[in-house]
Amino acid sequence: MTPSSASTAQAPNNDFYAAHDKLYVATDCIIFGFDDGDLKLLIFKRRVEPDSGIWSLIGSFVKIDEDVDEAARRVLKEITGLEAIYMEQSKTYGKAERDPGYRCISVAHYALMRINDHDRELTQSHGAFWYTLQEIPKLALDHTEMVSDALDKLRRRARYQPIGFELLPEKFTIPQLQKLYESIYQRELDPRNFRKKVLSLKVLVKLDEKDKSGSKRGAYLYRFDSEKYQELLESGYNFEI
Amino acid sequence: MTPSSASTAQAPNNDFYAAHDKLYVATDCIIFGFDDGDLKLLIFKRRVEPDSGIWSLIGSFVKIDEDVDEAARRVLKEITGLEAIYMEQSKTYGKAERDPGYRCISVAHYALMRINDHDRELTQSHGAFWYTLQEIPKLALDHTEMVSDALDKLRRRARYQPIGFELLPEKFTIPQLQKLYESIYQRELDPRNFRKKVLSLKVLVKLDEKDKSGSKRGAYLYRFDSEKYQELLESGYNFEI
DNA sequence: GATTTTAAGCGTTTAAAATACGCTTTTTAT
DNA sequence: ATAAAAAGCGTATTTTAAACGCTTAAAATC
Repeated sequence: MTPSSASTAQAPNNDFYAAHDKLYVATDCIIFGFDDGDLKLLIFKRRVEPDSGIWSLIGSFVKIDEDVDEAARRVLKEITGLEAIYMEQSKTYGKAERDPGYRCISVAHYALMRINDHDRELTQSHGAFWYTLQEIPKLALDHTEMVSDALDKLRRRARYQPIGFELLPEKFTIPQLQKLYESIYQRELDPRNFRKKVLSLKVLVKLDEKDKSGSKRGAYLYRFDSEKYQELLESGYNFEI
Repeated sequence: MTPSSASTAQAPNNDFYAAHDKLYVATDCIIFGFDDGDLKLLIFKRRVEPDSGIWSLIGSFVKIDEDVDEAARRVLKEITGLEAIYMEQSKTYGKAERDPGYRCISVAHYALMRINDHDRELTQSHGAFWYTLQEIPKLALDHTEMVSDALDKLRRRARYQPIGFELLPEKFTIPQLQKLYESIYQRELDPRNFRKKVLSLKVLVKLDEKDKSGSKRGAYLYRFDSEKYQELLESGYNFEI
């Protein structure tokens, strides 16, 4: 039997295809980026038959001698060209009927990246596009649920771990950081209180440069100081934005 | 090839055993209970060879036509006799070398139950014992890591969802509830502030009975009102203990 | 070149929540 | 009778969050 028309991952080629005869393990990646003041998701439109035109997350089967998280990193590298990306396991999807083609469980991971870092030609060659959260079309299989779950986890984690910085360039302004959190939580924040809160954590280092792209006046650039953050953690502080 | 000496789950019998030839999917359960003022974990000492004497979590392979969470529920029922238990997916363990016997990934779930509800004969017949967190011996494979991860998740979730009540009997006193939270967070709480906080949530119903087991004076029994809790959630309130 | 506009940046006030802790009550043990 | 111990109620203090006023810098407009 051939893979289902809705399936998006490739079956390992060291084995025959067989529906409900063998249990496959795959990984799917929910790739978040931030650009232009918006949180975005990288999704793929298949350009070849079967399934041409179907939007989905990118994924792959886990190889027989490969760690599951290694498989997720392999997928990320294949698609973005990047290796050092923040990645976190999200959830495992194991309904027997979730993929009509195979019996396949998928270990979803979400990743955070700086959109400008990645290899645009590479992603384009895979038929990949960045979509804002509001624009995301209906996705294949249970991928819509995967995105929604990953977003929940991202939101929760962003509250107690400074993962937001993984989505911004090295140098960023406070207003940019605020825009990021606003797009993660989908609600507006008071700029004065946000600034106060984020500076009170003492994990940002103010630079002597300004970024003029966002306003006439320009805003000071900062960088995240992970050493200070480590000290803060070790002293028992509970980071929270 | 036969299963590794360290493996604790049973291979599906509709297939041959083969090391690193086939990727198996299993589930392991981290079963928490609360009794005697202490949070406890249900673990198993194998009584038969191979692996006799090895402590581990209980688990099973996922059947070819079975949802992964269904497999976890099956395991829970087999071991405790209980079906309606709170269960949550914890994390998936997918290192290629995590089990020397098979290539096997495991989707861990944690469960919360009332120790007195379960079938003691059944658990004993499986060689199961309840251990407090401090007493837990070294466990097979990566099971120690599984317990530690599950405990982290339980702690986080207990902060914003009232899952603590899953561990207490229907009727409980405020001091009992406090003891529970103290044993989850492993730190002491002020009884006066705890009472104030928990009552301010308005999700407890005071009963006309007292429990005299904990003190001379006795303490009023309460029950958790899940309808009130639902209302609270729907009104946008963010439950937090 | 003065004026308007806009976001950046700094500050204060008010409200709410968390923490610390005093005191009375009820009951058993001495 | 009295001491002991947990239950239960209350208040004061500190900390944190939310609301909002005002100045500053620099480009755009008149």
